[in-house]
Amino acid sequence: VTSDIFTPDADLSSRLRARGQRVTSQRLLIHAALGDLGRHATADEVLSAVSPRLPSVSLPTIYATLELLEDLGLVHRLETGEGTSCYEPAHPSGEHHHHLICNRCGRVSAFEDAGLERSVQKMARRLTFRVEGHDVDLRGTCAACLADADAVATTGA
Amino acid sequence: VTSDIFTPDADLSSRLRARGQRVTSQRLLIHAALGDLGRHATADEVLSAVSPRLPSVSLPTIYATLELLEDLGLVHRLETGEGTSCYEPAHPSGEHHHHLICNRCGRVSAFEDAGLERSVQKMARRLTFRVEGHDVDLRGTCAACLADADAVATTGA
DNA sequence: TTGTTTGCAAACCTTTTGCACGTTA
DNA sequence: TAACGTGCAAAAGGTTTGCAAACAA
Repeated sequence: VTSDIFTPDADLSSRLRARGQRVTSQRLLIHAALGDLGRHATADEVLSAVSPRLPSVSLPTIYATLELLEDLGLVHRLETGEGTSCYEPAHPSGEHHHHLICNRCGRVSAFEDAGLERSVQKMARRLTFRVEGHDVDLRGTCAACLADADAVATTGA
Repeated sequence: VTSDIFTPDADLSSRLRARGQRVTSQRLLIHAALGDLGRHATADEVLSAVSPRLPSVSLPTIYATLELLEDLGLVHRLETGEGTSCYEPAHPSGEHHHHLICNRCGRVSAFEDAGLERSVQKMARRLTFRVEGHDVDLRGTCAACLADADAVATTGA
């Protein structure tokens, strides 16, 4: 092992070169922007984040680049259920988390659970299907929306 | 308990009447078609299944009815990840299964696992989030596509 | 230089909406 | 009959494609 420090841009550049693909400012900026945003950004939000530094960047480039980054394993794509996709940085180690999706406000938050991971892996071994990834999405009502609902119920609105 | 036999159409009619909504041939046929299809049909596939019996039925009606059936708890909607939704009959008891989604051919199959259910429920209790449902989707390569890949590798194509 | 990548505009495709007609109760 | 549901056509929204200009190697 040469290094165990995670250096995203160096990683992206070298992965691109390894595949004979070009290192462009769009690709570097989009990758960096997704890291800065933290989590769960739509293509349009990524565009807004990149635009200040590179005003000419276009939505087709955002999509193409996010797809490329997904192929490279640097980005994970999540369907939120309203016809839109969200993207988030993926950890190269494969560690990951799952999602709480609020049915009312649509906001996505994350959780991790080792017990759940074990259950998934145990069950994957029994299938005639090569499991390459898994999503566990819990849908319901988030704390903020529960509070709103309580407030409405209390005031009788 | 008056009956523990599951009679889908009677159930649909009475649920509609209970909500003051009308019982139409479209609603009955769409509900029945989804049951006949078995599992995981797109709105367009439902249209094709219903058309022979009711040629004038339209896609907007399919969508409106599937949404209604989902509200009634008779249908479950699944995002397959390509911008399309699939619909399947839901069991009134709340029992359910999860999905194997093939990254190559896009086909969806189902599995159940009690251990996984227990892990999900155990973890849901620790969250400040009211969990109303959950999806567990395993993504990877199905047996048929694995066989294809092997064949290609063997013949060197 | 040469082939890849980008930006623009337009196309795509699933899903939703508006409105007049037909149907249910 | 009075309101609800349907069919049609068109719109909406996110995503993808075609192509000429710009760019990395």
